[in-house]
Amino acid sequence: MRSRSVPAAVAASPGLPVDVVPIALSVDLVLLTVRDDQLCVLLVRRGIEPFRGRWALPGGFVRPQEDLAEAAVRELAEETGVRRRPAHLEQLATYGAPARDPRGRVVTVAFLALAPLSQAPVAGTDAAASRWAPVAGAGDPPGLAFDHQAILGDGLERARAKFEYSAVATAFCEPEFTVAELRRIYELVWGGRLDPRNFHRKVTGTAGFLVPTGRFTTRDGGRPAELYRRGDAGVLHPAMLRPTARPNP
Amino acid sequence: MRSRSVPAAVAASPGLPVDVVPIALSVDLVLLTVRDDQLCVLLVRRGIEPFRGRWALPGGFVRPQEDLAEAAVRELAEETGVRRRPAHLEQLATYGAPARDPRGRVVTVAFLALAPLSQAPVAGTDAAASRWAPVAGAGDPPGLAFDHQAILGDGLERARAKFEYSAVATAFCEPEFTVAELRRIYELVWGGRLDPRNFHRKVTGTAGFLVPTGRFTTRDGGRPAELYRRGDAGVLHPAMLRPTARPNP
DNA sequence: ACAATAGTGTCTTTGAGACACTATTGA
DNA sequence: TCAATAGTGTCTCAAAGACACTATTGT
Repeated sequence: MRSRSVPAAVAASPGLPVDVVPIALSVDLVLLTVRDDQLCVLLVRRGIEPFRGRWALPGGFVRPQEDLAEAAVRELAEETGVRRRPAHLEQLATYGAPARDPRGRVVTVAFLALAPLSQAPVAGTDAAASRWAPVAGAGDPPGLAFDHQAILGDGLERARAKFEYSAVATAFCEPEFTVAELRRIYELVWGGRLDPRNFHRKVTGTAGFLVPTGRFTTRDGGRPAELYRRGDAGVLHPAMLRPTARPNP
Repeated sequence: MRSRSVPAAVAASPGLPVDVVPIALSVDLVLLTVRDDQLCVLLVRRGIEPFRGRWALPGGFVRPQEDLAEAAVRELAEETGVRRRPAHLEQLATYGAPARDPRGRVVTVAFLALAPLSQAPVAGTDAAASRWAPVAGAGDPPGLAFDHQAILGDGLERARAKFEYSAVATAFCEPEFTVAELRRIYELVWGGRLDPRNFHRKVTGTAGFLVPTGRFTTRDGGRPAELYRRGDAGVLHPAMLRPTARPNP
């Protein structure tokens, strides 16, 4: 490594090599929920330049003594009033194209979060500053700020893929839910319809996915449906393969 | 956000809020290859504190105008003489625990890379500074520097998972290879044995995985085996499920 | 009675795994 | 001839998808 003309004061820490150039690090969240029978993403309106007035993913800068996931949860609370930790939170990817922020070098660690609407009311700051946007059409026509459109796309693809082999879909559900409600969530995330009968058999036959409560509800109309809770399965056996991922015709 | 007692000179860029504290950002690589019938990871010996003399993953700090993957490839060339871009390179995850580096706040973006041994000779710097270590036992007993042991574990798990539904296994192979050579790679990464006959049927029957050349080799002994090239399939249909991931007995 | 939804049974097809069998080389 | 590996065929079982059928509610 050759030496670089950077003031020594810029070094992040005395122990590090002097030619290390610190970089601003942020976190951004793709927080998804189901609302009005639509898959929605939480967006905030930018109040400052750049991209002032445009919609963006919630996020902000990491503090010196804070872990990355911790920063994500804090920013969520600060910007949108969502105080509770989302039912599911995982690191998505890190975006570091040199010109992704016109202000300078900002690298962002994106997180994917899933929560039922009841846990993410969006009531903290003023209502105009944050909203749930249906993912179909989120950010059109001007598009989201920075590279957030791409981050949202990656988050959606991650969610679709994870639905196949994990039980994260239940993160969208209230504590007790019916099979039909879970199926609707799969349909919204994957797009298209799933056969209610085969879905029921698969989901109740997969070990650790659902725990029956013995109680029933008629809130969906028709014959009473049993209520279930999330099981403890991390991965699903067998997996729930999405019909769109079929090989040939 | 409350204001913090940080000199303004520390801010990464004039356009950013003054209370943004820049962080040192590095990249680290989990570069895997197959050597002497073993799955190996590339390690470098640290020449400076902290962890001086300990083995670590190759990596280094990101430069101001450089993309993350670009930094990973550059560090690989600088530290180990591996000049060619690995056959497969993907972002793994970002590690940012506040105390992961005793020198100060250093967040690292880890990459997973796969390459055939012929493309990664490890000849750049002196031989004592970098080596191929079998992943079984890499870093024992003192363990790898920093949190690199955990990063290596995550990288291996990612590789194992990706072998199921993608064709990345061919990234370990020379341009032309036999089904038996590919099978051996699956066995090394997953551990355990795979039935040669069923493996052959699966792998040749999966669209886009392998392209037959029409030429044959006897380098593995026995009846001549056909040589194949990588196909263009991104994802595999059907997937190659690992036997260890079985549900019950 | 009827519409609506829950849940079960049954058939077909696909693919995984076990393993017998044939094919083609070198020693 | 024999050992070794390549490659095919066949059987069984598990699971997906299609869809008929029964069950239980509200209106």
